[in-house]
Amino acid sequence: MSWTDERVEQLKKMWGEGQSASQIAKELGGVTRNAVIGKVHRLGLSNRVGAAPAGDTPPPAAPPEVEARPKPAAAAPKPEAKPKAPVIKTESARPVPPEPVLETKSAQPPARRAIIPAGQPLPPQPSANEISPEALAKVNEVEKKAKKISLMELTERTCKWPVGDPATEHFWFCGLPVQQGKPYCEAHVGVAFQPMSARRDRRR
DNA sequence: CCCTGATTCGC
DNA sequence: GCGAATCAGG
Repeated sequence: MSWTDERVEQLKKMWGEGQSASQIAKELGGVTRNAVIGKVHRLGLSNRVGAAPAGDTPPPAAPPEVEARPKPAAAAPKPEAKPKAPVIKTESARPVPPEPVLETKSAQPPARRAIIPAGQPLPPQPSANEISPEALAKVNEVEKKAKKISLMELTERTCKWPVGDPATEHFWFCGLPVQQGKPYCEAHVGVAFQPMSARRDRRR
C-alpha cells in the first residue's frame, strides 16, 4: 500500500482526532503503526496540537470511545449573585455502565452484599433485570477471576466492566480479555448488551 | 504484558 | 519517501 492522497487525508484526520497510530494503521490497513508514525513525522504533524507553544498542555482528554451518557436533566436555574462559594465540580471520569446488582441465591462466603453506594448521582440505570440468570452467574464467577485493573490500565482489549464503588477502595475494572470489537469480556458483554427485547412496539 | 510515540537508518 | 527495528516510556 502506498500513501495516496486519500490515505494521507484520513491519516491527518484521524491523527487530528487524537487517534493512536495503531488505530489509524488498523483503519487504513496495509500499514503498520510504525508506518503511520513515520508518515506523521514526515508530514510534520507530529505534535497533534496545532497550538501548544511554550507551556504545553498535553492531555486534552480526548474521549475517543467512552460511552457518552445523555445529559437530560439540566442544572437548576441559579442565576444568583456572586460565586462566593466556589463550587468545585470535579468531573468524575466514570464511564461506568450499569452496575449489575446480582446475587445468585447461593451460599456466598464473604458478606459481600450488594455494593450500592448511598451516593446520589447515580445515572439512569437502564436495567439490572431481565438478564439471563446464566449470564449473571457467569459474571459472578468471572468477577472472581477478574484482573482488577485500574482506570489507567484499561486498553482496547481489557474488559472495562467496573466493579464496586468508585469512591472506595473496593473498585476496579474487570480487565479480562475483551471480546472482539467489544469493550467487555465475554461474560460482561452478556449482561451489558441486551437485545431490546420485550419491547415490542405497540401496533400502530 | 499490554500499549504509546520518537528516532534511526538501510532500502 | 518509506517503514522495520529499536528506543523510551506508561
